[in-house]
Amino acid sequence: MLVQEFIDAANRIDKSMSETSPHILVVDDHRDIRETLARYLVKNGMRASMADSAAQARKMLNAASVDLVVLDVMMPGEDGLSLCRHLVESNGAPVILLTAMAEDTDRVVGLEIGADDYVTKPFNPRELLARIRAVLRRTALVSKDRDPVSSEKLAFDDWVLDLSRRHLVGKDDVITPLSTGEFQLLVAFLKRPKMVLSRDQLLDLTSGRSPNIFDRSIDNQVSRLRRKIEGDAKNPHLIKTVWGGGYTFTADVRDPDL
Amino acid sequence: MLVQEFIDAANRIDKSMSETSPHILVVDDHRDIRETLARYLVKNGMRASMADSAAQARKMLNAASVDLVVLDVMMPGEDGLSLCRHLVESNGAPVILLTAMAEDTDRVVGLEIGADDYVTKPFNPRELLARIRAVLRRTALVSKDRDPVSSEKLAFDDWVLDLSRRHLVGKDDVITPLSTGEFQLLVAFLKRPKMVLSRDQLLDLTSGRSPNIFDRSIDNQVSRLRRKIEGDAKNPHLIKTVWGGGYTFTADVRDPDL
DNA sequence: GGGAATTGATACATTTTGTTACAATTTCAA
DNA sequence: TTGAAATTGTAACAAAATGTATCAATTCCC
Repeated sequence: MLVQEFIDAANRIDKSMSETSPHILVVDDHRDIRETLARYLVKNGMRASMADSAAQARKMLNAASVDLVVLDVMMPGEDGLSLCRHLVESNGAPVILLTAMAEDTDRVVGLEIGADDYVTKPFNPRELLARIRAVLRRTALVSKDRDPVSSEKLAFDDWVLDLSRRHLVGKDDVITPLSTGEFQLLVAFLKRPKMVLSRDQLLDLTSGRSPNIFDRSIDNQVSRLRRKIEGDAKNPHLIKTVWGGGYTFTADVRDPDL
Repeated sequence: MLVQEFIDAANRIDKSMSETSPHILVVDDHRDIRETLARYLVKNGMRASMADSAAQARKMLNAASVDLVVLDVMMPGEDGLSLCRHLVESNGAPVILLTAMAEDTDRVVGLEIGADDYVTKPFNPRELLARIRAVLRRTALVSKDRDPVSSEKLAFDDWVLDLSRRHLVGKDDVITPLSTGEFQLLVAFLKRPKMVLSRDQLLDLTSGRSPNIFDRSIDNQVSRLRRKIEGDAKNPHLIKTVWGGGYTFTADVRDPDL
């Protein structure tokens, strides 16, 4: 099922990619999409596998290590969303969802709980490739199987978040402690920078509980987190509010060693 | 095969288009569609070439540089889809597909793999033109192979809109914050400059909600946005009102890095 | 268990957006 | 040209959503 094509190094666009090329699993019930996409990914320096159903995808995920899953949500049988959910909850591979075309992208994100990114159909493969690379880059920052000293930190703005010690290091190495909730919220943001995250999504990502009606706990946590990381909490520039939509983390997230 | 018509500059609607006008290849086996469309494109400031089959299209793509392909998927002989796939995979010109109407949507969506956009027949030439412009604009921005999420900025007049940080940067790097609604409205305009956008369209693009009768919310948002970006809000030169039609963003939208 | 820290709920201030009203502008028919 | 109808600009207000202080419940440490 693995696409049997290899390309010479000269074809590799992104040489910074990890030594062994990333392994992408494409899950879609349309053969056209599956195969074209897989070919395109291979041509651009990745390994690609395919599955035509969520069930088959599960088998393949158990059998081989997969770095990222591109998943069509609209599939017959087991819902793509439940597979996505499972992956997210089990800290499995990151997921990019393919969703049906919709006008207002901001709203769509709110529905797709937990996915790392999403692309609407019809999509431009170039754009999907760029997003795959972006997600791989981001998840590489937080994955554990790297140099343990450097890998457990994320940098943004003038801050470095120490993931193992669960605190922030500021400009002059001043340490700002974070509560559990603040830490989880910040991680949720740093893993999905520049995406609009709804309150429900954030609640799910931080505590996993389902929202009460008129649940304002996320607003409170955002307020508390802002007080710690924003220079001027009244005019936040890191965590921006999207009226009617949720919140967005606006800064670039980098590896502090680079 | 190049359409031998030239129109005087006064006819050119979009003078901001790149120095050399974009070269569109129309691929359709129906002569009337081909020629009508090509004429229409030329009349609107583009260069147009025609091909009546996928095979002929391939030849022309090799012979001349083509900026965008408008492709009928339903053609005898070599499938239009395989040509589309080839173009996409080889990082060739962007593609807009012409698809038959009443196809069941799943199939249609399935077919769209890789195309940058699609238009269903029978189509409105104006709409197709607008989509051509939109795709050209998008690919011009995306082609620089940067993280599409993090690097998106749009410049116009004396402003730079930072799409990820959701604010405006003015002349001396002064930051002007935007409310969510103002931001979404401005994005809607900047992605479709020099097009007349109706209030309904703008409402849909900004909030996705459907209009009430006598809905004036867009007028108000326009008024608020003008106050922030227009030097003299009484005599707007960026967002012009089209009486009975809606609004138009009149300035050139550029990539600030160029 | 006891004290401190954390967190969700609540209440109220503030901000943003939609609605309404009315003045100003544009169009069009006489 | 003129006046009425239609449309637009926007101030003023109302409604909805958000920010956050406060407090009680809960959790977390010893």
